[in-house]
Amino acid sequence: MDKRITKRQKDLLSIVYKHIIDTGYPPTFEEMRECLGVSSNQSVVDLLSKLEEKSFIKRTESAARSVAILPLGYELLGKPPLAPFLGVTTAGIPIEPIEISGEWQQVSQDAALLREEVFLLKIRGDSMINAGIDDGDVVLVKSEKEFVSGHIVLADIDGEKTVKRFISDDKPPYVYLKPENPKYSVIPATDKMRLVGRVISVLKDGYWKSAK
Amino acid sequence: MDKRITKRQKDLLSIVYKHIIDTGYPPTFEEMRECLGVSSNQSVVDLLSKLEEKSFIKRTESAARSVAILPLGYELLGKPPLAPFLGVTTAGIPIEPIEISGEWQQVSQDAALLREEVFLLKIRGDSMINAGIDDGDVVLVKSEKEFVSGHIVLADIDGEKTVKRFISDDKPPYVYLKPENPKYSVIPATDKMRLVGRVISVLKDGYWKSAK
DNA sequence: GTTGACCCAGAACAAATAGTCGGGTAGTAT
DNA sequence: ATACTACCCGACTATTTGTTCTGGGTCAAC
Repeated sequence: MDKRITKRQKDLLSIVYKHIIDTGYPPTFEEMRECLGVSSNQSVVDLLSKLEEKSFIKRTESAARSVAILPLGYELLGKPPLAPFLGVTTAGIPIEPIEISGEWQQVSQDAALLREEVFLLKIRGDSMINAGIDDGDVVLVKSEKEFVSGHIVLADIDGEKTVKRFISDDKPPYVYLKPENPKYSVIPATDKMRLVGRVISVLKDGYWKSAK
Repeated sequence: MDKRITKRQKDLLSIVYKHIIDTGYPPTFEEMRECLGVSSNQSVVDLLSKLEEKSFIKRTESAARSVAILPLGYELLGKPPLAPFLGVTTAGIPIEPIEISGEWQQVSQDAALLREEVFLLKIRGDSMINAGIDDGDVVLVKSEKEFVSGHIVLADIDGEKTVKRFISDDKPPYVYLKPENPKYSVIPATDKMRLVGRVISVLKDGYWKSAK
């Protein structure tokens, strides 16, 4: 199948993107027809079919305003993919911010959260201030299986959760967690230590007030 | 008006949120009715009215799938506000991630972007590694008028953009920008320096791959 | 008790919306 | 020439979807 896209198809994709940006939901056939400047919605049908065929968008048959832009579509537009922001989760389990101490203890939370692919944690304490994570910040954690030395991780030590920098090098203690604050000392790896995920985003205190 | 929300109302708000997460667009009345587990869509009408009345959501009359979650709604749910990322902010100008150097120079971008309330920047350089901002990370910047000493800010120095920590204290040079890397020295404030906004979120390299 | 807010049942209606049918034009490749 | 693709026109239909109506039940506040 020809994966190339024509100017008109790209026009429509931009129209859909802009509508989502402006209103928060996709346009109807009629709205797309209007923006395209044509008088028949057959054109819209044709163009949408092509776009879907080429995996730029995805639609649900007979459903109003059901066009969703796929990753390939964002790539084509050269825009930041909105979908990841909208859907960093996989399952439908709601993501709840939970409190976590900077001194690696006292998290009264069920483990269900930790099965999520991505979830939020509110940080308490000052053990990571030199890594730009301050008291009150919220971190977005992504579950991982493999870890790279130097990454900020969420660890579980005998049931207690903590956020630290993960280090693995050729000098003792070889594998350990490093608080980013000279006040605290490193935590060597033990058999009770388990790495849960990686911090992929730090939402500064004040983030939540940022919208309006 | 009573701003409190009932359990059922919050249920519905969660249902709407989840639907957007899963599909990319809001649910219909029928879908919401189904998820609520009731047999009449009058319930949906009632609950939506209350939610809109209290500014948790916004709808467009007679338009299918037109429920949009407002910032207050995200706050209630304890979820990251999708709105800023989507750009529902003010104008319809798309938010483009732009490259910005850590050595405060060379940004060929129009100033239009800087009028956005919230936008994304990709960081180049190592001048802020001690603040947890590494080469390749993307920061979310919110336009601000007032700045607090210690905040990470986006500054414009004679047309060149840079991200640094803003410091204002009682010792010379009193007001300056501080790179979070001992390799670099501070930048005293001049009349050519302008503070644009505050970094409210740091998306680590790898964030974009986190979804799917 | 009475009231009112909140929530639900069941049905009918009206508007919005997606999809269809039968064409037409222009360009391009075979 | 012929065939093919991309795009468009105009009118129509079928379905989805939002809205309205009448009524009932529960629970807490007054």
